[in-house]
Amino acid sequence: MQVPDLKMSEKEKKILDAAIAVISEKGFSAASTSEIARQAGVAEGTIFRYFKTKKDILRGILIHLGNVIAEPLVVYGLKKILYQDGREDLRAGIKLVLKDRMAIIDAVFPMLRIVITEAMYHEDIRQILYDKIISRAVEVFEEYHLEMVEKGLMKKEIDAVVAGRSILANLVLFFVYRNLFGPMIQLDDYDRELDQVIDAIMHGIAIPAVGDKK
Amino acid sequence: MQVPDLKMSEKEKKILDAAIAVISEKGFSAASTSEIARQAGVAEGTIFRYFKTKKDILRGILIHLGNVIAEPLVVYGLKKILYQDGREDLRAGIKLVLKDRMAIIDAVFPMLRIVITEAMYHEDIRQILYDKIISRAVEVFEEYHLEMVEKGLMKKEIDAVVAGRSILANLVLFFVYRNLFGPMIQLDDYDRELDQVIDAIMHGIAIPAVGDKK
Amino acid sequence: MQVPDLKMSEKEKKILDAAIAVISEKGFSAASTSEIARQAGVAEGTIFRYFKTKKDILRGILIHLGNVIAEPLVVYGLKKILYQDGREDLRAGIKLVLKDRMAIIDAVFPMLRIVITEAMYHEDIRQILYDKIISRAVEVFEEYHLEMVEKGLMKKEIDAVVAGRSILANLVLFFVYRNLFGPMIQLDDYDRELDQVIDAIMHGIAIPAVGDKK
Amino acid sequence: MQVPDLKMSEKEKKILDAAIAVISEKGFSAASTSEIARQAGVAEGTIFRYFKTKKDILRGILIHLGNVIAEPLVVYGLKKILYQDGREDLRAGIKLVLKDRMAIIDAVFPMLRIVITEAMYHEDIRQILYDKIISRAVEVFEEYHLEMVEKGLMKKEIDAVVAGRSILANLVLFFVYRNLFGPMIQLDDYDRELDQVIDAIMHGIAIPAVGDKK
DNA sequence: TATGAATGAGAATTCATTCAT
DNA sequence: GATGAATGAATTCTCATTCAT
Repeated sequence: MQVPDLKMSEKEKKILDAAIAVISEKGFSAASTSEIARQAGVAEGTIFRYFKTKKDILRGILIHLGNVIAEPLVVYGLKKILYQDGREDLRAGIKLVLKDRMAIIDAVFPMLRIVITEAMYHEDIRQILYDKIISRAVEVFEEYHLEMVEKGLMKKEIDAVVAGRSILANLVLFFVYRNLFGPMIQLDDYDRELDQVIDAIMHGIAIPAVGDKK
Repeated sequence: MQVPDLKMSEKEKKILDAAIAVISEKGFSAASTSEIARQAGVAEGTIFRYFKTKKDILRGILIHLGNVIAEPLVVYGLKKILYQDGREDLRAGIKLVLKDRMAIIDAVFPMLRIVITEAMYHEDIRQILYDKIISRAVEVFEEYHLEMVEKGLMKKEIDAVVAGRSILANLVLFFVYRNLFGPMIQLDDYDRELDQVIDAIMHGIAIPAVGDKK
Repeated sequence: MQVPDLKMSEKEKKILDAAIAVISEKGFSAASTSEIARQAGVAEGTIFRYFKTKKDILRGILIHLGNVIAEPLVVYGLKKILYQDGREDLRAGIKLVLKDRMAIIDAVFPMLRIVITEAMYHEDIRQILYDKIISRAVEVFEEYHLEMVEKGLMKKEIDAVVAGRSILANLVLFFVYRNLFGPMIQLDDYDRELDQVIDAIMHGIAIPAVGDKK
Repeated sequence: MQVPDLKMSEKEKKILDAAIAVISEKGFSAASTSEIARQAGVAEGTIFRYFKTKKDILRGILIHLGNVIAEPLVVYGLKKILYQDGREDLRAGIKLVLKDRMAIIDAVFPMLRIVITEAMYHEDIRQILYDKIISRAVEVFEEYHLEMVEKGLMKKEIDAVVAGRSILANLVLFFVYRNLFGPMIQLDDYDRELDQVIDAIMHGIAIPAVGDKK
């Protein structure tokens, strides 16, 4: 996926695309500006017209992820479940979003890989990640959670953050496991496994004791 | 936690410990052999007596994690829930392990951070990670899952891998969220939140429709 | 002080002024054409319409100093002491010139700093400096010296060059010391110190032995 | 002249010598570490084992000038006039020191050129220059001046700083003029000119009015 | 004529690795 | 075995200069 943007020049887009590809491939420190330049088809010096330092490229990716990707993906995606489709069924909502957004998720995966890795090491990256993406997503999900609770579809005993994290956690590990360890394991049928994952999210893995409504 | 070992010289241990500390702090590429040497209190050249290249240090950490750490932590730890403590209560089991192993988890966290990061980028690291740790853990959990299913405590409709991943995913994100984004958020009470997380794992976040026993 | 000129376009003047400011601040090598352009309020490319290379800017400054500044400052300034004011008193002459020309000296100081610095390293700059300024000043001072000697006010045993250099040397170090090391030292009263400097120039620092009229 | 030193390795000396040569030739900014390395016969990386940054090379030169050169040259040289030789004759003292130290002065000239140039642009260099050299020289000269005044050989009306500066200024310009502009001018006989310079320093360039003892 | 994006050569600096001691 | 000085390739970044618009 190329990076779409509004106020971004052709060159800047090419550089950002190349940077995402190379950094996602090798990690930030191991990626060299010379390789990014080569991949982008520009001179190395050109990179530094658009990004003052190498670290600014990383920030650029983050900002981009936040502005251009996260907004439609997270906010609009979640809102779609909530308002537009008027669904009351979480399962259908998740599947709908996943199907709908699969291409985007695949495209975003390299960016996410970069951001997650670097967030582990740098407080400032974490801050941007939080401000631009996490806090926004939490916000949207809290609203969603509230409505679902009101409709009697989600447990009010579990906070929105915990609930949202459970969805995210299960889906992320589902994808990571399949994408990174796919070659090593015998993969189950995609839809069948996804159904199980959603089951786990919605109803848990334990069999409730009789009379145990929690 | 220091690295204990059998067939490892005093020097090699010191180097490995230092490497774990430094690489966990900065990431593999950004960590320099000179800093590892300084931290280990040996000469830079000495490192290359024990590890032919810098990458071999990484392999050393992995091997070490696999051989020395993973076995007691994963296998023995999981088995402890399963057999030794003879628990039938997943909630109690999880809490027990978390309490019991907290110190170990803290100690292992730097290593895990390294391995997880590098596994994202290198197939070979992933392979080692899978062979040494994941496949072993899956194995043990499958056995556990089977018993739990037989005892009517876990759903047989959800595969062991999916169930185990759900536990892992929720707990990992719980810790990551608190540890990495702690400064940015208003943290809930630890025990209260953990209880919610376990609830989510065990019984899901959705309210089952009437008559919906899934 | 702005650079006045005849056959110089508005733009060229602005560039030259900016170049003098920037180069005087950082030195020639450390000054970048981009900063000069920014300071001049023109595009970087524009500079190279007026000056083929960066070094040509330096030459431009020199030429300018020679043509436009040196003539009125040096020649006219010195002649003023000599002929116009008709002074026979060196002390009064020096003080008069200093007072009179202080603003000009301040304005010229940046240019001088550039030229002096570069003259230390480049023979060709030195040649221009000599041809345009030094030789002219020596010429004028020789004439002055001759008159003073004839009037019995200056020693004929000391050549004009040595005498002129003594004036220049003492005054330059007086200014340099105060301007560059001012913050580090406890400065004497300006006028009192200047009087001492002129005393030193005129009558030396030693007490003449009895009967020693030299 | 090679840089002599006590606690300096062979390599460090070679690098410092090369740095002095190259920087004195081209100026600090225009001198590249690669050329210094080539001239020193070491790898470029080696330079940075001894000097953390390029600027530290400059500081190294300064420190060196201060410790190794200035001490014997300035302090010991001045003291020689003062105490050892027991001279009461400033002229003889100056000539003695100049003769004696000529080789050193020639050797020190490149270093001085560097230091003077950079001191014009950098406050921190100025500070080191002041602390290490100027303040020491002023100190020694003040003592000398005091004794000369007591002996009736120097004027008490002219402060030590002004007097010292006059000596320095005249001698420096004498050397600079000859060394830098030598090719362009018809040089006077060295000894004859030096005598005139000393005359100017000691007794000034003006003919004292009758009864004017100042 | 003026612009400023693009260039690429070259700058300072780092660092894994080697090797003589 | 252990050291750490030395290396030089590679890295990030700067900047004078060019050229299409």
